[in-house]
Amino acid sequence: MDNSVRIKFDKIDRRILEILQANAKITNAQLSKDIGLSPAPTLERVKKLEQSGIIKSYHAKLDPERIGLGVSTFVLVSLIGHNKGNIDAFMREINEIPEVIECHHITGTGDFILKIIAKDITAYQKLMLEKVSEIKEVDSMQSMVILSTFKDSKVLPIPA
Amino acid sequence: MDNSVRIKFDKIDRRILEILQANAKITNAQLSKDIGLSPAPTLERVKKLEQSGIIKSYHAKLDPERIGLGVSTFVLVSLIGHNKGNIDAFMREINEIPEVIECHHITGTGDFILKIIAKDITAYQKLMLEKVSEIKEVDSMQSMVILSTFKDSKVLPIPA
DNA sequence: ATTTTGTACCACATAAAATTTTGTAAATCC
DNA sequence: GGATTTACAAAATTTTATGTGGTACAAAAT
Repeated sequence: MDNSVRIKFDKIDRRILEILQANAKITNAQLSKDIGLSPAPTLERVKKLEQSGIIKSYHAKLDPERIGLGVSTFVLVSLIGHNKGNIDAFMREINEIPEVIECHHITGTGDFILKIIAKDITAYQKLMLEKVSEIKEVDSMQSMVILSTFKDSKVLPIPA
Repeated sequence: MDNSVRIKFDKIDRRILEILQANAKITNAQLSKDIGLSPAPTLERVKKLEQSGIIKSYHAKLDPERIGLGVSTFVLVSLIGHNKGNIDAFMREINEIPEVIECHHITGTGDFILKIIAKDITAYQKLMLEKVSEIKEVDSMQSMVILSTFKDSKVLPIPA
């Protein structure tokens, strides 16, 4: 059974979503041309997609290097216990650390995978020692430093 | 020595970057109020940040579930060879697969880590069997399925 | 010390864009 | 088949972005 809120969207909506994922700053006039509608109904569709929660938010993508963020990593984290209380406590702590930009609960090797970004290796080490590994629910950690990023697409493939 | 293009940005620019990362759709009028300048110089600063490449692009963030993408994974990939030719070939193949939304070259366990998104487990399996593992440079793969995502911040912490 | 130059800003004017309104045709539902 | 809803276009209105002077200030040059 499908319990989620299903909002129907047609081919035109799919086009809109593809375009806005790739370029959120397109004007409504240009968007309407691209999808072959007039501005008013185009805007209506966009608003509907926003209100329904299909479009969650809009973000500027920065160049990490240019703002002085030279080190990005993935970290596999195992927790000591796997009960809800522990996991919740861990999440609360993680939420307080702005350098941790992603946190996912996963199957497989570890319990969680984090994406962390820092100024340099020194700052990264300091962050890990003083913040992340200080979280008492954390058992072990394994860092994977990103040497280079080949693909970082902000466009999700929308199933037909 | 620091070879990268350093564009200096002050406290106000940092504020702008923080705000635009969190909410790209803010009007210039509101942004100017938030940072305490008039609209004209605010817009100038934003344009400068865009032209300098600090701001790379703007994207709509969608709700994966709502567009029918129920399965997200991280995949550790080891390549057969580690020479440049092999890596380039791998990259080219990866770029052709829209479901692979991230690809990073990493130290540690594997050679690469991918972030993949698919409709469901069936579609994911099909994708892995028919596309990813068909890439001849791929040796081994290890999938980590995301059970839930606790944090997915689009706001990078800008060092002082 | 004084000029010059450049930068950062504000206030206002104009252009462009978003948004609302109104009316109409097509699709959907009793 | 008639009523209701939905999707759309066209035009009017409001909001926003952008361009233009002009001023103050700081740094560099004379």
